[in-house]
Amino acid sequence: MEQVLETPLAADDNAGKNSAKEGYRNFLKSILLFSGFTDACIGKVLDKARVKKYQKNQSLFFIGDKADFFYIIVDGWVKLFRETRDGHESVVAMLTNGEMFGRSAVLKNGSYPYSGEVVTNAELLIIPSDFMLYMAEHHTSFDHFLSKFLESGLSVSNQKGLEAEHLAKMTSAQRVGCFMLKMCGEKREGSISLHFPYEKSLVAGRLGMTPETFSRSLNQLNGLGVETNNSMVTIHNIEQLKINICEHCSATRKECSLAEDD
Amino acid sequence: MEQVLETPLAADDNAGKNSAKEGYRNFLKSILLFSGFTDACIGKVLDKARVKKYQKNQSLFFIGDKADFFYIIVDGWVKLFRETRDGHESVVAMLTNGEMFGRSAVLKNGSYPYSGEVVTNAELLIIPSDFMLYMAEHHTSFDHFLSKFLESGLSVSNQKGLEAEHLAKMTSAQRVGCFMLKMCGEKREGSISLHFPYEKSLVAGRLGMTPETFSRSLNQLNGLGVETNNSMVTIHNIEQLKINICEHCSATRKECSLAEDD
DNA sequence: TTCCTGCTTTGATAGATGTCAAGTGGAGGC
DNA sequence: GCCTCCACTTGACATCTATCAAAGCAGGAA
Repeated sequence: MEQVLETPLAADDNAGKNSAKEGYRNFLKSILLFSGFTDACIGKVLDKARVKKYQKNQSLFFIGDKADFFYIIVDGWVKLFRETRDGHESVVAMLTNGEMFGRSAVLKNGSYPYSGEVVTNAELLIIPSDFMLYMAEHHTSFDHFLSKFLESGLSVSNQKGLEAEHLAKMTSAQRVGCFMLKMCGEKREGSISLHFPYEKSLVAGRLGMTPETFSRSLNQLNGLGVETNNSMVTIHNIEQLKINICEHCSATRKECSLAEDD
Repeated sequence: MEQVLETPLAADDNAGKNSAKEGYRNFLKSILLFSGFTDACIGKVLDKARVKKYQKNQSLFFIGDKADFFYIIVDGWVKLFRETRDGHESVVAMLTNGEMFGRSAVLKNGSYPYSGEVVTNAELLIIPSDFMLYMAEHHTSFDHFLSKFLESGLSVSNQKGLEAEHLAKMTSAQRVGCFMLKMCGEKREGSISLHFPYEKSLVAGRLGMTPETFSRSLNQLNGLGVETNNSMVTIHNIEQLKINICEHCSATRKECSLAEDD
């Protein structure tokens, strides 16, 4: 069950591994948290980190477990979730390439405040808690690691606040629309076709609604020029959708690329 | 409008101020974030900090403002909130004695992700952003300031996640019940009488519902042995209420003193 | 191809919540 | 003591959403 492919990145003179290591070096540099690290520092990280491959639906850890690792997603999707005592699941986050989780690993006796599970085949870079502590302790020589770590954490916290607002003030259809607009990425006008990145029932859970309500929300969005076929979505007029959705939200430009104002 | 009483804490040889300063020294030491500071470090903080008195309903800052200060509440209640484009207010947090906000002040070019307003007469200790940066830069000599700051931030982030869960999975009456149980503090069984700490409409807003729904929720809670008279609440059987509320929540003992499990 | 399984959609229904409107009651001002 | 204002409560109603049940549909296995 917990059987995974594990690739140690520590320097041994195996050519294949070294070229892989080079790839992960570039990957790490593409992550804001490590972007300013010297080559030496990146090297130290890679010496301590491991890359693991996981299979769809594999469990990573359970809520309350000692936070032994900090995770960075190289490829795939990860679900962070909690379960209420009466048996309902609440999805804390759905994360993908370049995103991070398990921040409590930077604390001395941290434990995960959610359970983690891979929802597609995935490749994760994991950094042991004690090395996170080491970087924290020497945060100046690690390009102010803690400060940047803190900054990313504040941003996440802020996003969670926005999510709570959405749950409180927006209808299901509006939340689905907002989700779709985020899927659009850079494209901010005209029409676009794209696919849900994972199962609809997961999207529903992530947005705090049942699959049935999600399905009905899709129908409602037809009225705003959103067409759906299986996992494919076509938005005929992004701007029009944006006008109808974003007016119910408080996000500023900084917080949500959809917001027009400053 | 912005007229406030401001008390500089910097050392000048005024006896009255020195004794006040002594009081704030003890206050700071009671805050986990500063609890391990040496007297010299506390002194440095107090040299840079100011204490301001605010009147009910006075505004502190607006969302998007440059985060010039980090705030610690000495006395009173503060509301953090955002406004959606269609004119609804969402209450991000209600904070009181010993609690902190404006964490973005520790970032180099941080801005507040919410507006802040005092909802009772209040006394706040404010620390300038540049001194927060100074402590961050010298975090080892300041008893690992950044690490502890980060830890408190992670905890807040986690709480926000729980709030989102409550909005998604609990009814209004359940959220009100949860709020009341938190008001009970240490007392965890038997009966108790207490007062809402601020206006009911604010409680409603904080819990993501309208005042009308809040009012009706109070009626529903009658069925669970909760009596309400104006601002006074009597819970006849705390344990019974807990059983009925907490089963819908995923909080662990660490996250919520109400939770019984580990 | 055909079957099978699991996700998704649709329908019916009950309960929850926001909105608008009207009424109630308490605290403070005169 | 009376009045006014404001918060709160209550009522009526429309809408939204979860739940349960059943049907539809797509992709994989045989």
